[in-house]
Amino acid sequence: MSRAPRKDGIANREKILVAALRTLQRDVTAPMAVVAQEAGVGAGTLYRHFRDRNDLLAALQVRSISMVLALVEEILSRDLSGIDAVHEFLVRTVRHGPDLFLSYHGAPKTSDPEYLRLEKGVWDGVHEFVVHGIADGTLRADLTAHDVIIFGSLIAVPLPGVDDWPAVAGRQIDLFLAAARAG
Amino acid sequence: MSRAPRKDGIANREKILVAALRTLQRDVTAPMAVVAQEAGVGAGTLYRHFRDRNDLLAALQVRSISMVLALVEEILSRDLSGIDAVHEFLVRTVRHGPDLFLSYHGAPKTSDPEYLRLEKGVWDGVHEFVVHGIADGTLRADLTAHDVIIFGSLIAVPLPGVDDWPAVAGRQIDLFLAAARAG
DNA sequence: GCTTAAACGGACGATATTCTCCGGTATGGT
DNA sequence: ACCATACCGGAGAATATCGTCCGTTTAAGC
Repeated sequence: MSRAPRKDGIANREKILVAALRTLQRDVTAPMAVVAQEAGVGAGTLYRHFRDRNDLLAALQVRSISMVLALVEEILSRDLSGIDAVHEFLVRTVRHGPDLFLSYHGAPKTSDPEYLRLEKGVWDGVHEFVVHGIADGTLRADLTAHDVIIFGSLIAVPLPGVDDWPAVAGRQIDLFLAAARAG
Repeated sequence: MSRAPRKDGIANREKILVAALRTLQRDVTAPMAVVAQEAGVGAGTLYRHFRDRNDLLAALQVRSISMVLALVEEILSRDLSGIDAVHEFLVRTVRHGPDLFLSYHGAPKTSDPEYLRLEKGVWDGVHEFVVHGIADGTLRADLTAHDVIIFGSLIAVPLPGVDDWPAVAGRQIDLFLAAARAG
């Protein structure tokens, strides 16, 4: 039998992910040694948890997309009108911005199959919002899930140098919804 | 008296900028040696034209923003309605995408004063579009230059992994304009 | 408690990147 | 044509980063 995982191992993995997020969001080229230091662990520990730099970047992306998927499913479980669902999706994506690390931060998009699977889940969920919204008459008939996902991806990551991104993104969301609304 | 600049010097500087654009757009972390090779010059030549890596990145950003400013001024010189001017600005910004290298590519935003001066010029020009458009009744009264510039910045750089960005961005522009239109 | 496997830290070898230096070459001025 | 000088290429010293190894520490199972 294999033993139960050690709690210091689990805690360190978590500390590394948190530190890597903060550090690499600010600068994708930050050396691994800096990530390790920020996490308060040795370099060896970092490399034991993540085979190499790419593995760490992939883990951050998987973690991010799974957060987005969770959010999509939570919205689906409520029974909102189409336009409210899209609004919630966009607002909450922006709100999660600080916890997300996606390819737009300059890292190459991972080809991890787990990532692709989760990404497809997000796609399907948003598709459901949109179809429902067209049926219930709250969204214009030619709106697509593609439109919403592209826009969401654009505002998910703060534009460098812009203060108060939530407010700025909120304004862009309002404009987008004005265009997406039926009629 | 100083001599006229040598033409091989001027040509090499240009070759370096073109190669750096292509190479660093694809991967901001590409080593200087790769840029030099792509440009077909030696490393020494590269460093003679650009003090160091940051200087090269700054030069690319200055070049980019000045292209955008040129475009803004060209639009101002014509006498378009407000909404047409905004449309032109957005479409042409996307069309220039492949020639642009801005901080959203992962490089830190330069603090070069020349860059900031040009950026302000872009701001002022777009402000003029918008004020004019509100006055002529083609743009909604609460639209701001800020709204347009933020949106333009978002779509200027292709989202990684998206095919046919011009088409996708074009669709986002249509949605934006639907929201920006008066009435 | 005691044993044992799992996890840790940080020094270290291998590799990659940056930037400099200098012998040689092409160009502008006369 | 010839000189003076601005420019070139690429080897290589200095530095930075990656990823591994191993003696030590910590936690799980009994």
